Amino acid sequence: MKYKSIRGTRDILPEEARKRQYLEKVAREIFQKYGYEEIRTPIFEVTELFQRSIGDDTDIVTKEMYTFLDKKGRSLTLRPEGTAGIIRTVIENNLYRQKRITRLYYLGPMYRYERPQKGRQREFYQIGAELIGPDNPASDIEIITLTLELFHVLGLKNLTLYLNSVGCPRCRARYRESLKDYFKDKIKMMCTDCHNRYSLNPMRILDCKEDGDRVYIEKSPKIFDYLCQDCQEQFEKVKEYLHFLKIDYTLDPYMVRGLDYYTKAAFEIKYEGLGAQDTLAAGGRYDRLVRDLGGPDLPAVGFALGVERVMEVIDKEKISLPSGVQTDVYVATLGEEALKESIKLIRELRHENLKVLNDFNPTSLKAQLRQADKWKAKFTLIIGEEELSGKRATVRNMSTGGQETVPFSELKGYLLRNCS
RNA sequence: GUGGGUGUAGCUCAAUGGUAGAGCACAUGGUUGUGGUCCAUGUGGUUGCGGGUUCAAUUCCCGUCAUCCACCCCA
Repeated sequence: MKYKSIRGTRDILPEEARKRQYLEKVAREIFQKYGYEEIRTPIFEVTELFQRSIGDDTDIVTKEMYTFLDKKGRSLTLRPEGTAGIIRTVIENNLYRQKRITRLYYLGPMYRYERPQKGRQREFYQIGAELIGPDNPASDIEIITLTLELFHVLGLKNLTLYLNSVGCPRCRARYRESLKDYFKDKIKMMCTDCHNRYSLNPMRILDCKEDGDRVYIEKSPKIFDYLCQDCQEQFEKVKEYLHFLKIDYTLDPYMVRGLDYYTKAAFEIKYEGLGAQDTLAAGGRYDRLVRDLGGPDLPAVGFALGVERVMEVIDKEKISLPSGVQTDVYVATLGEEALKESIKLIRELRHENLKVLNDFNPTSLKAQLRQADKWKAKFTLIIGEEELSGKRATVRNMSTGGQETVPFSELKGYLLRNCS
């Protein structure tokens, strides 16, 4: 085969597209209910936007971006996530001035140059939302409950909500120092990856999965003890509200965000048994991003979910989605004249919003009925010489097998009555 | 970026150092014009691509591409 879809990209074939449409429909309904409006931003932006927001030292920026020069030599990048572009447009279009609170949602493809594996493609779809303006922990709760409701409506079970606070740059700096201090004499016993993490980003050590290293990590300082008063209070409130709403969560002091803009409360929703990439959705607060990108000093919270991963769970849990669509009428013809008559009939029936299908090179009636069956037709019209001369059609009810003869002039009414 | 597994018909998969087979799907017939079941017959593959070893490679070796799993990282 000469041409193939490129590495890490996939075609979404009709069957999957149908399932995705359903997921999107559910998401849109929930967003609508919460007052979030859709926003669509370009797939590519200037590279600097992502460097500034996600962070120059993050893996995403240093090795995972699709970056290219355009014909004028400007450095552009395919978006690796959705938040940066949205904050850019919120600032650029002064959206935050129109209402006290800006609630936006988005869905679309994201691009990261990573090694593909289960639940991880180079082109992948995210659905996400941003809540810009409030800093009250109740707004964190809105994002978390919205995410949970989405999964609940889809019928997903066995999900776990993980919660952590990543603090603000101030408490993070203090925490980082204490970690360096703690690991100073232990790092030589740990894996080589951790050696690098130690000098680059000590908080990443907490994410290490080496059993030998876990021993040290478990006794390491916890970020909870290093949060500044502001971050501390915010985190306590979030936990209090979750408790108040009887939403179960697991504290995960080792949860580390891969995007630098996150502050304070951060959360992840995981599904056990998906493999290594088991985070279905993640999000958190990013109070400094709007200002860092040149906007006003506005706090914000948001989340994003990975569409492919959610689809994976829907399949795994055998969640039945609305079944494939039926066809109202299949038109089977015998002979050139009948085919000609059928194109007129089909047109008329489609004007009545009936779903009508046919074969353009009809062969035997048997083959056509087989097609009708494949398309799950409710009725098949049979038009041959007999019918043609009498200006009527044989109408076969595909579920009962019963047949009636109906004049062409009455077909519309007959089918409309029986197809509803 | 690193390590390992896999790549054969549209799909799911067999097989063999002597140029490939099943099930499903598709087509035709059994029924002059009647589907979903059944029976019969048939179409369909340069065995991912390139190179090497060999009289002979789909099989062994190397490379490459893709995919899967894990690391890394993340949604």
